[in-house]
Amino acid sequence: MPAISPTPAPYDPAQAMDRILGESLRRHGRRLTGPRRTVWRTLYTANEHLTAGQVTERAQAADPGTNRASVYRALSLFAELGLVRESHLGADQPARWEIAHADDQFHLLCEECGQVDHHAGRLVEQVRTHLANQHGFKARKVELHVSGQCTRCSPPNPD
Amino acid sequence: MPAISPTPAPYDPAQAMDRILGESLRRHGRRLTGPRRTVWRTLYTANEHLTAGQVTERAQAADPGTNRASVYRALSLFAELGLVRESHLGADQPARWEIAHADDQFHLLCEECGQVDHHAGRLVEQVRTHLANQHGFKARKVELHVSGQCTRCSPPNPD
DNA sequence: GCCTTATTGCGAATCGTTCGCAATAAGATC
DNA sequence: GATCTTATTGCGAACGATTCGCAATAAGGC
Repeated sequence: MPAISPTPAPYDPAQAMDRILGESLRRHGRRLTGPRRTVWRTLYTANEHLTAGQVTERAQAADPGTNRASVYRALSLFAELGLVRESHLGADQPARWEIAHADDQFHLLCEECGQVDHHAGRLVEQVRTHLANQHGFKARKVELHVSGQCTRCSPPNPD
Repeated sequence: MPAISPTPAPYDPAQAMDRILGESLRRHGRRLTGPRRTVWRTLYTANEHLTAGQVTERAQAADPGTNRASVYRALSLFAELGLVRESHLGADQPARWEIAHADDQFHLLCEECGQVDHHAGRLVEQVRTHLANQHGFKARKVELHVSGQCTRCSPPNPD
């Protein structure tokens, strides 16, 4: 005797976010644990490139017990599962992490405001083709890192 | 009363190599020292990307006294003077150094044989233009890092 | 040859990241 | 829901690349 529709289940984005992680983990025989969920939520809601340190900080704000090593482990596991992407921008800068968006590897770092943008680009595809045709180089990973001034920071009119 | 042409001075590439360094240093009010010369020669004759560690090793082979810290200092000074270029390839890999060739930032890392090639490319120029025109992003430094299989390692005929 | 001060060599310090290992807890099984 | 297996955690120590502080040394202008 089950009650009639116990919960109408309105769409809950937080739950959806967790489900993505949970399913991916389960599919690979891994376990959904507290720290992993915390790291995942952190990155998911951050919606920008974060260093492992930043992820740790924020994760700890949400759940004080969160351990640095576990954050690193979670991040590299997620990367392995294709859930997140690691990228290395500047020379001295630590790695940055973001939710994998399946398209680009195309990073624009503004040297003024520090903002990191990315573009899904034909550009990357062009590079790939060019290399294959002109140089016989079979590109697996194409990383395009550009630093300079973003639109906001570069003066449109020399005033 | 100078002797008549004491040394006819045949072209000596080693000497030329040193002169490049010496002049650049002097021009910037810096001194030409033993360690600097050793590092410079190491990189100059290596003719490939070396990590700071490799430079140190080889420099020490040539001159056992060479100190790690001095190698690092020399390298970053040279980079500042535009004599060498630092580049960061893989995630976990340390920085690589090479003599600056004034053109490209275009690196092809073969995942099979580890070889690093670079191409002076219109490609980089294209990227720059594209960004400026399409995205209003004023690119200062464009780094294009590609990993995959080089011509030699990728089987042309599936055999 | 002397003097000024840039540069070295040394070891210790830093920073990001990883590791070893005992303690813990997911999730499969009854 | 109790039990069992073993993936995962948390901790601190280890790591590798790079930098730093500082007294000792040596370039290069005079």
